[in-house]
Parts: sequence; C-alpha cells; structure tokens
Amino acid sequence: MANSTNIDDFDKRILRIITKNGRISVQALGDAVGLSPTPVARRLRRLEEREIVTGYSAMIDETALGFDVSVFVSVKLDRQIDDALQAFEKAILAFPEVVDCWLMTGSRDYLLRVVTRSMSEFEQFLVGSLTRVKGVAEIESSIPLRRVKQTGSRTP
Amino acid sequence: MANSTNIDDFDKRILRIITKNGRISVQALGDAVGLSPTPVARRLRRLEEREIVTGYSAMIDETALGFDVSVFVSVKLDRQIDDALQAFEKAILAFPEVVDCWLMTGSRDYLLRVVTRSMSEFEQFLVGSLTRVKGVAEIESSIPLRRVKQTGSRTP
DNA sequence: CCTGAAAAGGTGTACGT
DNA sequence: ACGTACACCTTTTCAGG
Repeated sequence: MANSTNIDDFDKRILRIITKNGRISVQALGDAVGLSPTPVARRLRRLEEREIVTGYSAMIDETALGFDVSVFVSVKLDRQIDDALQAFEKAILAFPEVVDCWLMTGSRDYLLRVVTRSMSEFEQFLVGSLTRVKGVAEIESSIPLRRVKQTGSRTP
Repeated sequence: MANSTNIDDFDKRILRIITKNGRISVQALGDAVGLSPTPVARRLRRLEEREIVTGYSAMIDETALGFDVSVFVSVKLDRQIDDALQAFEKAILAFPEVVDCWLMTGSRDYLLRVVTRSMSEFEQFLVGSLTRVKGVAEIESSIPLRRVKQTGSRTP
C-alpha cells in the first residue's frame, strides 16, 4: 500500500504547475505539458482522488488584512496520554488564530503558528484561549520578523 | 495607507471560501455568497490586484509523493549584517528542499522547514548544501511526527 | 492512454437597473 | 454597485485510434 508510483513525468509537471498556479485552466495546463485538455483533466481528477492533491487554496496576504502578528508557539502538555493529545488537538482545530500545528517528537510538544491582528489580541488568545485548554503545561513564544520563503509544499 | 478596509462582508465570505476551495467557479461562489457571478468576478479581480489574494496553490500531500521527512531547522548566522542575511536568503530561495523560511527575532536567526524523501537525503542536504552556505554558524533540527492543522493563512 | 468533436457548463462584456 | 443577456471560452463526455 501507500506507494507514490504511477506518477509519471506528466503528473509531476502538472503538480509543479498547479502548486504555483492553482487556478490555471485545464487547457492552459495541457499546453504547458504538451497534452490535450482531456487527459489533463483525467490526470487531475485522479491525483485528487488519490489524495495526492488534497485541495486548492487561495493564498491570502494576512498583513494586508490587518493580521500583522504571527507568532510561533511551543506548547508542552502535562501528560502525553492519547486522551490529552486528542483533546488538545480538537481545541486547536477550533481556534481560527492557529493556522498551522505540528506534533513534535521529543517531549510532548506541539509547535503552532498563531496569527492575530495585534499583540494584544495575541495576548488575549494566550490567556483567554490557549492556557485554558486542559493539559497545557508550558508555553513558549518566538516572534518572526519576516517570512523569507513560502512554498506551501514540496513538488517532485 | 495600504489598509485593510474597503473589504466588506461579501469580500470576507469570498476570502473564507477560496481559502478552502481555491478552484471554485465564480458562479458557485456567487451562489454561496448570494451574488450573481459578475460582481463576484469583479471583487475577486480587485482582491488580486490589491494583492490581498496573492495567488492560488494546490495543496500536495508530500508523504504521498514519497517525501516522508519534514524537519524544522533553526539556523544561526555568524554575523547579522545585511550582506550575510541577503546571501543566506538567496541560497535558501534556491533550495527546493526548503519549503518555508522565517527570519526570527532573537538569537536563532532563521527557522526553516525542510522536506526530503528520506533521512539520508536530509543529511545530504545538511552537509552538502546548508552547512556550505556562507555565514552559517549553528544548525539545530527538530523533527515533527505529524501535522495536526494546516490552514495556510488566516481569513477574516 | 491518447485525440477530436459535440454537448454542457462557466466566464466576461455590454448595457440596463 | 448589482443583475441579465449573449457571445465566447473551457470543461466534460463519448466515439474511435
């Protein structure tokens, strides 16, 4: 199971293009890879069905919308039993301020990226939301100055 | 200047929808927000022109493509003068393994996410590419087990 | 697995409200 | 600023190589 094969060069080129331009037409894609629209559409659908393409998203400039604050937050839980992890993750999924969350190896750590309009809104999120989630023991914040690169995901 | 206003509820709803479905048709968007296709297309174009929508991207399941290794890497430069930062960033932009990069406040200067097919490919990237970039002084890697949440960006 | 043609569906413009 | 109408373009389906 779980293979990654059956992906040929056409698929790879399609993936590379739609990573950079998710709204390109099937026709233009066909021109770019040297195929007529029909097989491109079929390949696209197959990649979606196999969940190699998991979705399409518009990239939004958060700062243009007034979300000037982006903070990396490390969270330690006080115990790492499965119940605690599940409860924490459920809470995280419901917070719109958390745009990204990873479960890390090591000591029951989560790494989050939290986006807010201001530092005071961030503080509010910390004291009003995050610290109130059951099981949260330690929180550590790191503040970035600027995003240097944003690819989203790697392509073949 | 350069503000977040002139964005009304229609725009916000459009943004929220295209964040989750970047390939939705203008027509379906219109149905969803209660507008005919024409104004929706105008609003979309305006959001793109104002660079609030900076692009569209397909989300690719890296692991389905065989990129099983994702590592957070902290990089410290031996000096923080502007030349060194610029040279480092130029190198980072050219590495396909680096899918995300932030310039941080504090002492650990850059935070990267690096994606490779295997641990040995990651090691190769470290010793063959990253450590060879001029000015790199310290490198620290953290390994995630699993991605819990992936929103891409925050929406109003 | 491809092409090509025809049907169905989406887009963009002009114009009226 | 929104909606409708219509011409144009894109996507999908299906026949055939």
